[in-house]
Amino acid sequence: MPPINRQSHGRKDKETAIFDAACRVIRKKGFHQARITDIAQEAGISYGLVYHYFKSKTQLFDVILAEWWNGLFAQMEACDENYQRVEDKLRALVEYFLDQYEKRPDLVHIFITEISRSSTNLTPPRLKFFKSFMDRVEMILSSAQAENAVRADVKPRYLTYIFLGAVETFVSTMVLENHPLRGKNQKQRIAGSLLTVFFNGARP
Amino acid sequence: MPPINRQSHGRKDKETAIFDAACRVIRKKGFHQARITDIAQEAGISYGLVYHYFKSKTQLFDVILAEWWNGLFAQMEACDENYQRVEDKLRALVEYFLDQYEKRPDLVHIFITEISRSSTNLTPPRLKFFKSFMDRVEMILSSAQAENAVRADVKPRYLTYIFLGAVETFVSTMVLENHPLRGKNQKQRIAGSLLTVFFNGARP
Amino acid sequence: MPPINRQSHGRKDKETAIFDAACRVIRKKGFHQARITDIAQEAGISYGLVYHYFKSKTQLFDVILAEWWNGLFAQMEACDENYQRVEDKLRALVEYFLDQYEKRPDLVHIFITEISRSSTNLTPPRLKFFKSFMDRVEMILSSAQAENAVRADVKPRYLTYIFLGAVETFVSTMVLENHPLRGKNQKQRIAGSLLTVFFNGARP
Amino acid sequence: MPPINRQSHGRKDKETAIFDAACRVIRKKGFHQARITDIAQEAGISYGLVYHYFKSKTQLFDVILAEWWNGLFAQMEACDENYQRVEDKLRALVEYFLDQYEKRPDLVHIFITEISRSSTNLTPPRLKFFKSFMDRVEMILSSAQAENAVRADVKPRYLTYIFLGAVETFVSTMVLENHPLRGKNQKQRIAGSLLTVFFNGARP
DNA sequence: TATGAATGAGCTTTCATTCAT
DNA sequence: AATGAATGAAAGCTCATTCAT
Repeated sequence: MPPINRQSHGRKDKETAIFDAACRVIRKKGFHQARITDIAQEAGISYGLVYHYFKSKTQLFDVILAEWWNGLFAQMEACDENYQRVEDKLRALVEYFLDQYEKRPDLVHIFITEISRSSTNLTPPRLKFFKSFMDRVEMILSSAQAENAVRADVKPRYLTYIFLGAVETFVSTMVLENHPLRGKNQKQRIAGSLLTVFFNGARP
Repeated sequence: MPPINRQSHGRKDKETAIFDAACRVIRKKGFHQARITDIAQEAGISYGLVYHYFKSKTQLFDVILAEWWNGLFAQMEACDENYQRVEDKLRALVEYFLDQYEKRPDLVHIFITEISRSSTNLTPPRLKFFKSFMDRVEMILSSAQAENAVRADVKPRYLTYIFLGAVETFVSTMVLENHPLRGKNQKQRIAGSLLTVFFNGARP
Repeated sequence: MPPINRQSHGRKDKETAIFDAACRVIRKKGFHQARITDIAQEAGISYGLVYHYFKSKTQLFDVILAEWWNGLFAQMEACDENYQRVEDKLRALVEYFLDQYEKRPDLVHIFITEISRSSTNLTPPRLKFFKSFMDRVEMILSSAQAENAVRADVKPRYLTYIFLGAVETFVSTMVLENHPLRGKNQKQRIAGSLLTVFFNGARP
Repeated sequence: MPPINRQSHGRKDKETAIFDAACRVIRKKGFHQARITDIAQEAGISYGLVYHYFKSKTQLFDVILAEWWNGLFAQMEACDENYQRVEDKLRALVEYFLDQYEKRPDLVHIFITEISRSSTNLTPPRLKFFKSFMDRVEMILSSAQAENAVRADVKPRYLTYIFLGAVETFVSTMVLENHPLRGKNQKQRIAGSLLTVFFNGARP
């Protein structure tokens, strides 16, 4: 049995270091302004090594995106299985965003700034992921309409926009202002406010 | 008396052509990826002429942003004067976004992608405009809370996020999907849906 | 009979204004760094007009140089006729440089920095003028050697270098330090020191 | 043990190649007219490599100047220590210039054309070096005046101008005419002539 | 004469990527 | 695995020169 805290210098270590460094740098500077040099420096390795683990800057970016989408879609699978009520499903989604923002703010930031709103980086394959995500949320809402759990006089697509827009703006504002999440309480308050307004409206 | 439909080749013509071309190109490629060559080609003029009218690429961008902010802040002034009820103020704001999207989709797109969500391009002076805009919306909502026109158990900042996030997502999705607005009806339906959900909630 | 102080806006006026402005600007920035725009601005005219009076930037420069060389060669003709003794001829030359520095410091500056030591600007035709000037000084000194007015154990070319080098450094240092000439006295003291050392040596 | 005549391709090789190439090109075209392309071509390397070793064109130029000033000031330190008599100090200085002209004509040329007489390139820090050099020569001459080794009826500043002017013109004329120095004899004859005239005068 | 809009070649600098070691 | 020297295609900006008015 290997020692638990051994220094492991296997392939994964460096690859992960580069991945994490890339997230930090791309978060800070944006994809196009992030230089391979910056990423290597942040990772504490030489820049030639980046090309040992990743084919190109673009591929490195795609790996980062895949990481995000995998997590998100996995979460959505879980939601569908674990929850019945639309409120719970959406609450789980909001909480996932807030959790991720707490644990991996760089990844969330990149999703928000480089994908969610950047037409620049949205190559068709990337756009596909994004639309697929929206479709899944729309499905939740249109099912909810069928069960009369959500008003039916507004297109489900519109409801999706409103809901995701609110989530995104919350997260992205925290991201842009470097607003830290202070513990579980604040997360619940934010999620609560958001869902309350979405379901019950801003009117008192 | 000069002929009515004469081709006027005054200074403004070319300057406007460059401005418009820049909007189109920046919309398509993003600010950093937009090359002066592209802009010149799009405007049908030579390379160097861009620098005859604009000091630098950055200044050209700032002029574009100023154009957007001037319009938006002017609109908000007008809102404050013309409308009393919070619903009307917010409806006017939504309609302004939709109107602008119809008339100058490039400008709206640039606002959404390069300002609203791009930390990369947000130099401090630019950030100031953005925060000032959010503050004004927050003011509307916090006044509404004081008059009991809007629920008081959610921070006005949060209400701002939810509202603007919904607006932005609507517009930006249209932008990303090149979704055309089909006439006044659709604009009203969208604005109506958005305000209904925001004020009354998604619940039936 | 035209009025004596009439405002004459003839060809010469503008041409001279451009010429003078060019001297000032080229003095300040050097030939290659001087822009046509700078010259036009300095002359108070539009830059297109420069091309009305001068074929190109290079030709304008050549006209300036011609002005200098014409004056200098005319002076040397006069020297040869008016003075017999080598001391007088050289004194006249030194005084001409100092006079010109007082009257047209820009022209002297340009001669020093752009011609006398700049291989960059020395196209073959320009170099010809410069060598011809050195040859004339050398002729003076070699004649003086023949008459035993100057030591013969040093090549006349070397004597030329020493003499002109001393003159140039005096003038160019004044030029570089913007050292003003204060009246006739100082000119005579400088000329005196220079000729004393040249003829009698630095030894007491 | 490595082979004695192996091709060493260490960092210094290319850096030196670029340095030398830059000297040649700047000598030929002047600093402002020297293009990075020229330098790279002359050095037989690619374009971008210049920027691998030097931060910018300006810094490359500054490194070249530093090389010159370091050598010159070191030589002047040595002079002060090794020689007492003013003749010997100045002779050593002249010989240093001639030596350098033989060994590194480009460097001497650059000093003469880009520094000694070019107000264009003289940024304040560069000017400081130049003035400091003149001050040191002036110090030598004013000490000599105190010891009655040099005439006191001429300002030491003027003596400095005359001496350095003569040296410069000698060197720069050789430089401008691509005059080669033919061995030790010629150097001594030149130095001898120069010092003889400077100390004893041109009169027989 | 006089203006300044218009052109485009040319320059410095950056940086993703390759490759010898 | 690891390094960083080497490459060269872009990109932003400048400016001499031309030309329509």
